[in-house]
Amino acid sequence: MESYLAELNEAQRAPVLQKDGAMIVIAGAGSGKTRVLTYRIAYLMSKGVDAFNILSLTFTNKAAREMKTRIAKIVGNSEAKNLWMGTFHSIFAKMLRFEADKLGYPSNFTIYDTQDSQRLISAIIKEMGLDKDVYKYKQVYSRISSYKNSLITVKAYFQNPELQEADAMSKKPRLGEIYKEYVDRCFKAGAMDFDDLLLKTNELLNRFPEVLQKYQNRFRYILVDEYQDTNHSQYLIVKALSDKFQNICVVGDDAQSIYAFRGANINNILNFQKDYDDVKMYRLEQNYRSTKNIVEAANSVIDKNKTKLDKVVWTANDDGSKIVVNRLLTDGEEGRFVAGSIFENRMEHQMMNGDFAILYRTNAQSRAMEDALRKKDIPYRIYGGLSFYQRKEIKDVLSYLRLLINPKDEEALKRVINYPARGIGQTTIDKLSIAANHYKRSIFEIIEHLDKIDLKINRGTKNKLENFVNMIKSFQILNQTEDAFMVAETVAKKTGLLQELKKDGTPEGIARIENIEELLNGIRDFVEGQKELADATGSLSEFLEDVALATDMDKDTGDEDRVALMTIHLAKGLEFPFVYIVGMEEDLFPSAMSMNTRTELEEERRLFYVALTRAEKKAYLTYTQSRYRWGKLVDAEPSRFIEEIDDKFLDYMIPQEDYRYKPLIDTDIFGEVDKSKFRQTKPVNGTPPPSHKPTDEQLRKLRKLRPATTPEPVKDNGPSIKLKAGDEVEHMRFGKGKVLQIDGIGQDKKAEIEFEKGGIKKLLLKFAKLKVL
DNA sequence: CTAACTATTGTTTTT
DNA sequence: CAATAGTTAG
Repeated sequence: MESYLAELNEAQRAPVLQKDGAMIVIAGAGSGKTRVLTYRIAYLMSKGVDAFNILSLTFTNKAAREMKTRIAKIVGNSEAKNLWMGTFHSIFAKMLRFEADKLGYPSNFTIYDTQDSQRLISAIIKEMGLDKDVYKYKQVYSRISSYKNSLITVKAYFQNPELQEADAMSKKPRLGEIYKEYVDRCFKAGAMDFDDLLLKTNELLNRFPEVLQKYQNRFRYILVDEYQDTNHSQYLIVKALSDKFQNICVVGDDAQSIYAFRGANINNILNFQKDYDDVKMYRLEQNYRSTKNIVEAANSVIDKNKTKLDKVVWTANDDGSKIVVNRLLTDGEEGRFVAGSIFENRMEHQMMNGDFAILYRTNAQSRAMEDALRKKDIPYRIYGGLSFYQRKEIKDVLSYLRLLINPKDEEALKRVINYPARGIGQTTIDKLSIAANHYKRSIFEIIEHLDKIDLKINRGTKNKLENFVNMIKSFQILNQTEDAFMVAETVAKKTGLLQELKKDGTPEGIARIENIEELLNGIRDFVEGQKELADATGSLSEFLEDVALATDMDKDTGDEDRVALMTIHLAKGLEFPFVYIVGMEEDLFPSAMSMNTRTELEEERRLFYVALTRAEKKAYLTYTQSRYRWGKLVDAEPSRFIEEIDDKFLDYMIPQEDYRYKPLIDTDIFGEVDKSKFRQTKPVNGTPPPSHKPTDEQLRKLRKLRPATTPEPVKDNGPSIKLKAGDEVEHMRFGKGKVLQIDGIGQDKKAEIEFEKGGIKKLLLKFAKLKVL
């Protein structure tokens, strides 16, 4: 016991040793907060706290598993097994299953994923006869989601004229109706969406004092990781559960709050001290992860934010190398550079593939990276994006499984009732759907009792429907005696799913079959793994719950040595010796959608902070001059975030002649580039290049000068003038001349021109006012 | 009712 | 450019 305390520094030890009471740990990036949480739990247990009385909410299930393993090493496996540890969603899903009947839900309720929810909303919008261009299902979904996360129920919505007005103002006066219908339909289907898992937990704890008491007594000690990313709904759950004993420890870093878009409220962490009596505050400010260069560069970035807690992250580590900045022509080049650089670094420093991460703002950026890595035979793994369980063929199998567990699950039913095609078309489904709404029953029940209602469905179709229901029922019977693997395998075969793909024969079809096989293997592993656990049986419903709430981080592939590719969001909490942050461009990072308000921009900046602080040894920032976006080559300019890092931490790989603001500053009005002002390509023997960075004032002016969007939508390639070598041109000042050569593309397109009087000049076409003769 | 075709529309970020 | 929603012919 004492031995591990020695592994902590003083700042870390203090919160570990405070057994009772409310406390907040402000933990800077890389300051060892997981270690603190782990040891704190171990310490509590060593002081006689029963594992059953500890609730630990983590950001991913993987983090929970890892912590559990580490705790098990200290206190022993049998003890650690009883800890309640996991994400908000998975912990409270568990709780809700147990208490479901109180809320009128079946304990085998389905968890709708985003796609299920959005499809349902789509259907509702259509049924209500609303204009789908006004009521965009994604917008409606996110609106409903944010209501739920703020605990605004349908009832509360209709009692709040302001909200209704706000929706009416955005031309969606009937949003409330959609909300109501959506909630009703979910309830009818015995389904909860992601937000419901939190909302219904609140409802449960509010409406049933005895339930609240039970869990308050159970969870005497509560720990919350990544507290800065909790939303209001989560905040209230934590508050309610910890209210009795007030043994609450929250850990987080306001500088790493990056989930406002899904309702996270940074005020939860900023105001924590007001929520409990006698809150102790601890700060972990020493960074053990990164070099001085990285830590200080990151500090200089986050300094630009106004909203933040007072905290100075520092490190005793070496200076390390500077952050490399490189500009590439296109996203393809960017990929090639990154892949090449990884290759070189791996050789030079004897690193593993797994020591490298490529981080990007949007999932769409992964493709260019993948292509380049594949060409160089560098193994990689993409995290996030379309997860395995969201692939069509996988969702199809899962939908059958869901349906047999919960026949009321309408989204699952609609998905598979006619796939593989069995002659049940849209018209039939519509009829069934209308009947289901009318009789307030599920479609499945309607089909079961087809003969009792006259639905103008012909005999043949009726037969097909009955066959379908009977097939599902046979699966249900099978599920009573067999394990999840056996059931799933039967489903894949008997439904004709596999056959459908086999007859397709294309490479994609074969890949899909392999995916289904992988799913089945996964189920088998799950069954075997779960059988060893005390509170699990390896049932199909447990598997489905796991799948619904699994993040891409959670599944550990028998980890081969691979370069990691992921969004910055997904990278939170991780660390890598070498980190490449790609796509450092305006409108991409910061995202074009996030530049409207200061708050949004600050969140983007925190995101950049998170990205930078993932790096242990060396960070690379890359951006392109033009990049393919929805199939078109679009001009790009460097992200303002590069500018925000103090130059002394940066090492530009490219001459700065074309650096974004340079042409504006160093080019005279006639477009002549002044070469004397070029920045040095590389600092000589480590001396930082002289800073020619424009002042903030200059930048602001420049940004104003720069049109917000492409001025000429047709030609997005910069200069309107089309020139080729050999053209005769006339320049305002230099007179007549002949084009020798054209260089660069887009904004940076230059022409080398031999003037009759002025000799050879290189002009930026963007500025040079040339007339073709 | 199915399958093949055409049109549209979208890129933040995730449990 | 992709994926998917919607349309149309058989």
